[in-house]
Amino acid sequence: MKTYSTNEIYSDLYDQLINAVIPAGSKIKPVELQSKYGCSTNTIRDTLLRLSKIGLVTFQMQRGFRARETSPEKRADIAKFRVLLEQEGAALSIRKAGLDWEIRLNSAHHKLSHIETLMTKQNLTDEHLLVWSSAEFEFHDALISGCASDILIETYGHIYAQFRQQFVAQERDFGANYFESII
Amino acid sequence: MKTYSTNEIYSDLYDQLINAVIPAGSKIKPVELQSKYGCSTNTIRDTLLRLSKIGLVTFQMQRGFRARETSPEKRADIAKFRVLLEQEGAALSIRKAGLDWEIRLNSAHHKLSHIETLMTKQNLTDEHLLVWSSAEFEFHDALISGCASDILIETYGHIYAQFRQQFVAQERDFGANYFESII
DNA sequence: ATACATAAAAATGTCAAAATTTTTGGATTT
DNA sequence: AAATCCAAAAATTTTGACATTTTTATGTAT
Repeated sequence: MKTYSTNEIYSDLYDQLINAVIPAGSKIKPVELQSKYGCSTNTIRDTLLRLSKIGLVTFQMQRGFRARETSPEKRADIAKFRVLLEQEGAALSIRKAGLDWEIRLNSAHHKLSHIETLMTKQNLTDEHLLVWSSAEFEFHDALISGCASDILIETYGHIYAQFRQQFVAQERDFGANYFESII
Repeated sequence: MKTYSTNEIYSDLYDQLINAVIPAGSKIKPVELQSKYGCSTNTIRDTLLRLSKIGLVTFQMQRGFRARETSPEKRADIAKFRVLLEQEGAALSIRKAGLDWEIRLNSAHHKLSHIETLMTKQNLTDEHLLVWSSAEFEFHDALISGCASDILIETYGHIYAQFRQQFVAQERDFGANYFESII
């Protein structure tokens, strides 16, 4: 049986939250994870507190942990907020970054743009969403990478994780309504 | 000797971080706080992990906790980021909120504006900064309160706390340079 | 002196058990 | 039937001891 280091527990839970293996809104009980990871409940608690920093997990004193809730309103909210941060990151990058950044961005944008064009013209498949998801990350990562604002990059990382969590939880709905919903 | 509940430990540490009683950048050792709060080091650890969610405390595996670092660059960064969130919160509030919000905002703005006018015309004192700080919070709280974006309000809370932490750490410098620095 | 290795000390992380709090489910009352 | 109360069960939090890792201090060789 596989043994987990604490960092592996963190990564594993991170992935499960991002991919809705642990569904949004569901309760997370340290006791139930203990046996899987072969550690004490305290180590799980510790890890969940660290995940709550990102916002993937919510925590209430004496009430334990939950995967962050989702709803159409919350998804629209986080999508808009994400766009806000991207716009600012992009604006700052344009002002502050150099040629390297421009080239990297241009290439990433071209790739993403191409995929999105396909997606609006064809019915969506899981394959599309996977390719798109990866390209989108590359693009947005490139976009804000030159902004020279640590706090923006840090916050964007949290928001992106939450966005993914809520997006994957409602993949179909998202695929169909995303492009209209964020305008 | 006073005994502390866990929530009191949290609040007390929060206040100490906000007011630079624990200076920005300094190491925070659970063992040293244990005796003051009369609890185990693990409870302190737990509390510090929760404070790291807000960003008042940074945490690195095997390296423990620190009060978040500050520097002129970081202060400029966080100040700008805070303004970004405020602007968005205000724009959303204008679009979404009603008369109640407008009245509340107007009153808070009038108060703050008056104090700021005084501050640009007189030498700064601690008294000024205290009054201003409180009025500023009321104003910005009112400003974004109608934005109907939970994630923006949540994030703003974290950023405001960090801003205060870094501001108080460099109160004099801040008082003298703030109005130019954020433009 | 500087750099490096090593040992001692300090700090951090993990655990399992005990204490506390919340939740659950059934019985009783309105 | 709905609400209230109570006791049992489950979940969460706290603790203190122990294990691991990092930091500091010391001594040795270049």
